[in-house]
Amino acid sequence: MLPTGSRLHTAADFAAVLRHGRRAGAGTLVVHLWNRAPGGVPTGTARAGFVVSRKTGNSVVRHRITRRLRPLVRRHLTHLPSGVDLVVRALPAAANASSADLGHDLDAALRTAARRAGTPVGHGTRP
RNA sequence: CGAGUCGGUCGGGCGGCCGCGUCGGCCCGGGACGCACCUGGUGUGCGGUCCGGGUCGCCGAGGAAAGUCCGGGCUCCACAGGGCAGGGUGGUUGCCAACGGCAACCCGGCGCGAGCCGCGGGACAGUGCCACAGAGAACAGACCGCCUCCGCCACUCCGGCGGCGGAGGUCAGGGUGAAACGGUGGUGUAAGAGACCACCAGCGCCCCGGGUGACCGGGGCGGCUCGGUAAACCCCACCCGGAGCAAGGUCGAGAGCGCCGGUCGCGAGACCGGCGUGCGCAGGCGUUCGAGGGCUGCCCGCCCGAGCCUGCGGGUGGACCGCUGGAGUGUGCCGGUGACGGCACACCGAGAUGGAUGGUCGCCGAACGGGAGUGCCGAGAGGCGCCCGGGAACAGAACCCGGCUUACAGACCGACUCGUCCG
RNA sequence: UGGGGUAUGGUGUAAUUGGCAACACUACGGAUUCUGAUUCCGUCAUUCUAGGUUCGAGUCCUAGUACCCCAG
Repeated sequence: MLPTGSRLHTAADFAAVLRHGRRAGAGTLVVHLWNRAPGGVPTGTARAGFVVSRKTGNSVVRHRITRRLRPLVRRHLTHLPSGVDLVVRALPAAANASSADLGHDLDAALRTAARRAGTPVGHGTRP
C-alpha cells in the first residue's frame, strides 16, 4: 500500500481525475493525469490510484495486477510534481502481462500524458 | 504385484535486494490538558494522553478465505392472544448452541466384495393425470384365437368333415404398452377361468418372541389379488417475528431557528463571538369521529399513540468504537460402536478501508513431454536408474462462528476388499 | 449486504394440465432464368451444464455456470 498522503481516497477524487485529466493508453493500461492546482499552489505530494475492472478477471487476477503496478507507480511518484493526481486503469489485457510489460506500458503512457498536459515529468530509473 | 473402496494430513521449499499493515519498545517534533517552579514571559521542567516522523522487534490469507444454500452468536426495531393463509423439513434413535448438518442403525436399490446411493411420512380422507400404441388403462376389455349352438352351401368311404353368416361362452395363448383382473403345477370344463386344490409371491387382521425405536423372526386366520403418480393439488406431524456491522453507538461539524454579549448605525437592522435546539417550504391525512405503528398478507381482539405520508430545496457526508480471545487451536487421558462429551496441560494464530499480507532476481524442485538405449530386475510388456526440456491446481479475509455445496495440479499416511503368483 | 429475473437453430421470439420442440429473418445447397432479383423446395437444436423424480422433462426438484436488473 502506498503512503496515506500519496493515495486517492474517495470516489470524488477518482471521478475528478477521470473527468478532467489527460488520458493516454498503452497496450495493457490507460493512464489519467490531472493537476489539482494549475495555479502552481502546492497542495501536497503527488497522489495515485488504481482501477481494475471486474471484467479483467477474478479477485486473484485483479489483486495481482494492482500489486505489480504499485511498485512501478511508486518509482514515478517521487518524480511527479506536487499537486498531480494519477489514476492507472488496467485493461483486460493486463491479466496475463508480466511486470516488465506493465512497466514498459506505464512509462510510455505517462510520457504521452505528461506531454499532452504540459507537465514536466522526470523519468523513473528503469532497469 | 495389479485393480479398487473408505478415512485423514499437506497443498511447493531456501536465500539476496526493495517494499506494506497491525501491535509493542526507544528517539525526535508538535497540539491541547494537569501539576510544579520562577526572573511573571503566553517562559521552563515533569506527567499521562493525542497526532506526525525515524528506528528496532514480533506476527501477517484458505481448505475451500469462493458460492451465499441453511443454522446460530451479536446489534437495533419490536412483541397479550386467537384463527386463516404463507414458507420450510420429512425412516428411527442419538449428537449438537442450533440446523435442511453429522453418526449409528432400519428399509429399498447397485456392486463378487470392501462399500456406495436414496426429498425414504400418507395413494382404503378426497380431487386430478396416466399421451401414443393397443380389443381393453382404473370398481376395465372380445381384435386374432379357442369352444358351443343355429342357419345355408360343398364333399362323403355315411362315422363325419370343411367354408360362410348369425347368437353366445372364454382370457389359457398371440399381439400392444412403462404398466394388462398374481406365478407354477393339477382338478375341472364344450373351451376356459382362484371356479376349486397344493406350493410360492403379495395384501389385510390377530397372536408370540426380539429391539428404546424404525423394524425383524415365527405362527394362525381371512377374502382370493385389490396399479402408478404426492420433486400434481392435497392430508398428517414438527418448526418458523423483522432487518442486518452501510447493524448499532460515541464525539465533532452543520444549514435554519431561539437566547445572550460585543461592534457599527438616529433607527429598522447588519456583522462577529458564545450557548441551546437540530433544517426550511408546499400539499394531503390526523390528534372527541384516532393518522400511523405493532410476529411481514387477511380477519377478530389488544396495545402504543401525536404525529405520519408525498414532493421540492438545503446542511453534514469526518474521526473513533463495534473489530477480533472464540460453541477457539494443539497434545494427552477417560466414557461412547460412532457423531461427540468430560478432565488436565500448553498456546494466541490477520484486522485492511480505493482496501495491507507483496514486487523482483537466483538456486532446488513433483506432475508431465522427449531421448539414449541395456547399468540393475524381468520370459516379455515394462519398472528402477541416466540425459534434455518443463516448471506448480483451485483460488484472496472485509463482524464472527457451525455446517452444506461447488472448484482443485498433485504428494503422503492409515484401514480394508477382490484377483494372480510364491512360501 | 439484501432481493429479483433470463438462458431454446447463426439472430429475434413461441411451445395450456409433463406427451411429435413451432415461427420469422439470415446462411448454405438445389430448382426456375440466357444471367441476376423475386418465387419455390430442402438443410442447420446436447432446449446453459450435471444429477434426480416420472413410463416419459424445454416444462417438476436439487446443485452449478454465465449475463442482466433493483434497493441501501
